[in-house]
Amino acid sequence: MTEVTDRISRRQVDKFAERRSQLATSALRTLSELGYARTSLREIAQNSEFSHGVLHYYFRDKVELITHCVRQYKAECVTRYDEIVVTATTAEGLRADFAEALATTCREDASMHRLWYDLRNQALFEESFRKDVLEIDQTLELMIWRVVTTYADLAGKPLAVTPSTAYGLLDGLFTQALLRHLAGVPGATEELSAAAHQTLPKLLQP
Amino acid sequence: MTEVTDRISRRQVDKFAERRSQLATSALRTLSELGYARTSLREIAQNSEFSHGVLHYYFRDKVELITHCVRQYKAECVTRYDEIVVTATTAEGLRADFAEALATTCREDASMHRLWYDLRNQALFEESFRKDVLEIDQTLELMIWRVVTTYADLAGKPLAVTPSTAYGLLDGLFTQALLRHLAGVPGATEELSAAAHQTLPKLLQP
DNA sequence: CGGATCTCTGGACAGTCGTCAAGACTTCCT
DNA sequence: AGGAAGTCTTGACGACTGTCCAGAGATCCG
Repeated sequence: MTEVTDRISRRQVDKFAERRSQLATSALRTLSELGYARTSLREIAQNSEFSHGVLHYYFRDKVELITHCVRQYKAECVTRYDEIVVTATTAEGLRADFAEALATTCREDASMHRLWYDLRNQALFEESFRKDVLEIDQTLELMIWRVVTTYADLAGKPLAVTPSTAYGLLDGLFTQALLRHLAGVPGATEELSAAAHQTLPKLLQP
Repeated sequence: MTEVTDRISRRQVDKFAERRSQLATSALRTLSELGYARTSLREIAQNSEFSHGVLHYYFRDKVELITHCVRQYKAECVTRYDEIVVTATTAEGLRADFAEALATTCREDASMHRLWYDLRNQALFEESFRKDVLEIDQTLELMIWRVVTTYADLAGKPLAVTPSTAYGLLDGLFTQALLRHLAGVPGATEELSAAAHQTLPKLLQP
C-alpha cells in the first residue's frame, strides 16, 4: 500500500521536477537572450510550448523560477574545465588548453555567460538572489582552483595567490573579453586566450 | 542684436544643461539604489524635486536619460586615483596607497560601483548602451594604466602585461570584492587590498 | 504693463507586468 | 465506467510602465 503510493508519488514528483526543469530551460534561453531586466513570464512561456499560466503552477513566483534557473545553470558550469585538468600531463599543455578553452567558451557560450553576469549583478541589488549567487561563485572559484593547483603541481612550483584571488583575476579577464566580443571587437577572444596564457605563470611563486 | 540673443540663448543653454545635470544626479542616486531593472522614471522624479513629466522636457526618452547619466558618472571616475599617482615617490608607497584606495572605494562607493557594473552588463544585451560603456571602460583602463606604469617606473622594471590585461585583472578583483562586501562577508575589502597589493608586482617583468 | 517664451505640473493614454482563479482537459486508479 | 487527482488554458485583475499633452505658472523682454 505505502509502497504503491510511494511509487506513484515519486513518479509524480519526478514528472513534476522534470517539467520544472523543462520550463527552467526555456526560461534560461529567454533570459540569456533578453537579460533579466527585459524578460517577462509571458515571454518565457512563449519560448516554451506552454501558456503563461503554467509557470505559476510549477513555481510559486518569479523569484522562485529565476532561482531555480540559476541553480540549474550551475550544474553546467561546475565541470566545464575538468576534462582539461584530468587529461593534462604537462604544465605547458594545461596552460595552452585552458587558455584556449576560455576563449572557446567566451565565443560559443557568450549568451549564457552574459546571463550569469547579469544575475550576479542582480545579487548586488536584490538580497533574495545573494545566497544562490554566492554559492555558484564559490563553485566557480573551486573549478578555477582545480585548474590552477594542477598547473602548479605540473610546473613543480608552489602557488603565490589565494583561491579567490586566482578566480577574481581570471574572471576579470573573461568579463572584459565577453564585453568586447559581444560588442564586435575583432580578436577579443584571441586576446583573452593570450592574456590567460600570460597570467597563469604569474600565479606561481618565482 | 545677435550678441544679445546669443548671450540669452547661451544662458538658457547653460541653465538647460544645468537642470539636465541635476536630474541626472537624481537619476544616478535612484539607479545606484535600485539597479537598472527596477528603476522607473516616476521613481527618479520622486527622488528629485520635480514631477515625472519634467523628465521628458529635458530628455527625449529613457535611453537618453540613462546615457546622460552614464556620461556624467564617467567624469567622476576618471581622476579617482590620479592624486595617488602624482604624489607617489616610491614603488612601495604607490602600491600600498593604491591597494588601500581600492578598498576604500569599494567600501564607501559601493552603490555607485554596482550601478556601473549593472550598466556595463546592460551593454551586453542592449546595443544602444555599448558605445558609451566601451568609452567609459576605455577611460577606466587608461586610469589603471597610469597607476601601473607609474608603479613600474618607480620600481625600475618594465611591465609584462598589456593595458587591457592589467585593467581586466584588477577589475576582476574589485568586482569580486564588491559582491562579497555588499553580501556582508566580513573582511571583503581588506582582502581586496591584500589581493591588489599582491598582484601589482606580478604585472612587472621578473 | 502685456505678450512671448521658457519651465513645470498632473492627468490621461495604451501597454505590459506578475498574479490569480475558474474551468477544461488529461491521466490514472478502482 | 466513473470519479479523483493532476495538468494546463484562458481571461481577468490591479498595479505599474514610458510617453504624451493641455494648460498652469514663472520669467523675461520691449
